[in-house]
Amino acid sequence: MATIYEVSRLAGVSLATVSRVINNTAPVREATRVKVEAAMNELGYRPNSVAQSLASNRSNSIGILVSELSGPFYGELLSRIEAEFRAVGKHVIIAAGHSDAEMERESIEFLRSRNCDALILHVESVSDNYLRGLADGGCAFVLINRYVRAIAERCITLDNRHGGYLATRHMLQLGHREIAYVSGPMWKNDAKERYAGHLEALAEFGVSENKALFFEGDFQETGGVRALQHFLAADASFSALVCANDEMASGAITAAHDIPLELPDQLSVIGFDNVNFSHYTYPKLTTIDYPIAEIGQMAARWVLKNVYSQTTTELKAIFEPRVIERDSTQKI
Amino acid sequence: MATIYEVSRLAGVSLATVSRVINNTAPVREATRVKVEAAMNELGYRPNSVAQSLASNRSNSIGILVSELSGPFYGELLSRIEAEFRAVGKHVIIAAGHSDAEMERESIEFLRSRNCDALILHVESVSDNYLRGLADGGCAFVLINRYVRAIAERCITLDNRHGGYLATRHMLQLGHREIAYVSGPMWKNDAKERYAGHLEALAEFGVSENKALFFEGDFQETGGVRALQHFLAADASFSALVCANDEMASGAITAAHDIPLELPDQLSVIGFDNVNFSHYTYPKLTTIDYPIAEIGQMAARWVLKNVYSQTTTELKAIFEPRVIERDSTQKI
DNA sequence: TTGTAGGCGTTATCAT
DNA sequence: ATGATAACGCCTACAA
Repeated sequence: MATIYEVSRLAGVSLATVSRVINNTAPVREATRVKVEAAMNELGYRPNSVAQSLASNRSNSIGILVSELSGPFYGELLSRIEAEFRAVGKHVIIAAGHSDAEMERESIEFLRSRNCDALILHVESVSDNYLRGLADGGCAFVLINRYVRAIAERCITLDNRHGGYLATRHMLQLGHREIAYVSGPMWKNDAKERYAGHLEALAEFGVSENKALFFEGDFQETGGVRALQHFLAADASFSALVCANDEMASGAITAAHDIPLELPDQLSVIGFDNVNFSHYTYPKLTTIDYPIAEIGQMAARWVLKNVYSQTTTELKAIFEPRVIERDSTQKI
Repeated sequence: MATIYEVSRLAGVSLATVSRVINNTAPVREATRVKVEAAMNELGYRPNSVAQSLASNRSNSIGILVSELSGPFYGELLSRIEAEFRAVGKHVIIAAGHSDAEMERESIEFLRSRNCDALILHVESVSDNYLRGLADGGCAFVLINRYVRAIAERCITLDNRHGGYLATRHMLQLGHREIAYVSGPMWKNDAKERYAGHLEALAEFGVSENKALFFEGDFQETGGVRALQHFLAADASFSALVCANDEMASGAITAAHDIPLELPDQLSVIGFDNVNFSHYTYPKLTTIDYPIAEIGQMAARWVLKNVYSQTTTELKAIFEPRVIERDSTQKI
């Protein structure tokens, strides 16, 4: 690889001048600029970004930490973030935290040691305190899908509680009163909030909570299967099933087919997230839209604005979920 | 951030010694090692990886280029690759090529300028020649899901042709003779090969090719929908539908439900890839397994061996597909 | 076993 | 507008 020095020699200028035309960080006479550019082309010169980073203390790379790299949810998130940064010549370095506090912490250290200019974090196990400490330590990061009051200005979230409310209200408005609920792991914040929204809707319609109609799943497909089996085995009476995410809803639908149970005639099912396989189910899944791509875009813009001082469209911190009505729910 | 220099001063040794304990690249007396480590801890020292890269000409980062970041297929691939490298302290820089030659080329340049030690490429638009040139230019890379004879030793592939053969043979063995085929874009190599396998199976069973039962889709869900509608509108007679990937199979199944068509009684459907939503469909999709995670792992090991000189398990260049029989196919 | 000193390829601060 | 020249933080012969 040619270096800036060789370019400068070929162009007959100093290497400082070459640097100037690369970054146009200072005026350069048109004639010299042309000479330099010609030299760069001739040598096929590409600036060494590592050296640039060392000298400028900027790496032009952004670290992304998500729980998993697979799965429809994170795929869309990453996709949007990458596109957004790529458009401005920046790179993403990606790591997975696997919902484990130790791995999350270690991943963050990992990304920091790579001199990332900023981090976009989707973490669920690390403590609020840790995050506050990170912020105090001068680490530039933005938090996705989690709200921590002390660093509210760095949080981009979905109103999970309202989403949970909408899902259950949707069932209630269809006339259902016996509504079973399949939650995610209750130690996860979004699971807790979605459930709170569920209770809120029930209260609003004067339906009292029935512990027998609650099941704590794992946000996985199998959790949905087990949930349905559990309710059936317990001989619970319910006409609607609210699932805290689409994976579990899919599992429940699969299990229902195996009973068999006619959907949505004998049971209405609603999911949460609107991941892209949600319309592969049969019947097509009614769900709550989680605008994950937009949230990813917003996180990227937060970084562009706060770290790279670029002017962008206005930032938005809270996104609103909404019902996507398809075929898996029906009036009773 | 503390530098190696500060550590050396605090420990009362030269900075070369500190470097040695960091990389243990030369013997260091136990006593000094302890002193240095104590100093590092006290200062919370973390080596600056950018400076390390510049000095050592190693970035400890691997560039990954895939067509898309979203979608079940690439998610699993990335997930496995990241895990494999992460375990040995290396990180991945990820870019998307969007099946476009220009973007693929640019992405490769992008990753190279980041001084990646190696690239793992899943490209479909860039020419064989370009890749050969890249290899000649001394770029360390391994190619996934594509075979280029001139650089065969860098290719890790699935036997797509055999997979196509297995899918259609499965239908033939179930007694089907009128088999419609939904292909991917024929300019893509895997689509072409899967189709070749299809023809091979037909020939083996003495079934002649029927152009009316061929439809070129786009590897997307909508392609499957359009395919089924196309065949039906053309009044084609067929009892089985072979789709070149699971997305299109899902689309076809959805469309079949809308007709409605009883599955698998009135129509058997098989997909290809065995992506993780393939059992969300109803009936659960019979498909061809594409061991994408294993392929990702193998690519990572290729890099570990050929670039980082690590000893790993033996490398494997060609993976074999196999039929995953679920509920969407049935004897006629 | 340890220290010295010269690079790695840029950026950035001075002069000129 | 352009050119020297010091950083940037670390690695690595080469010496000691």
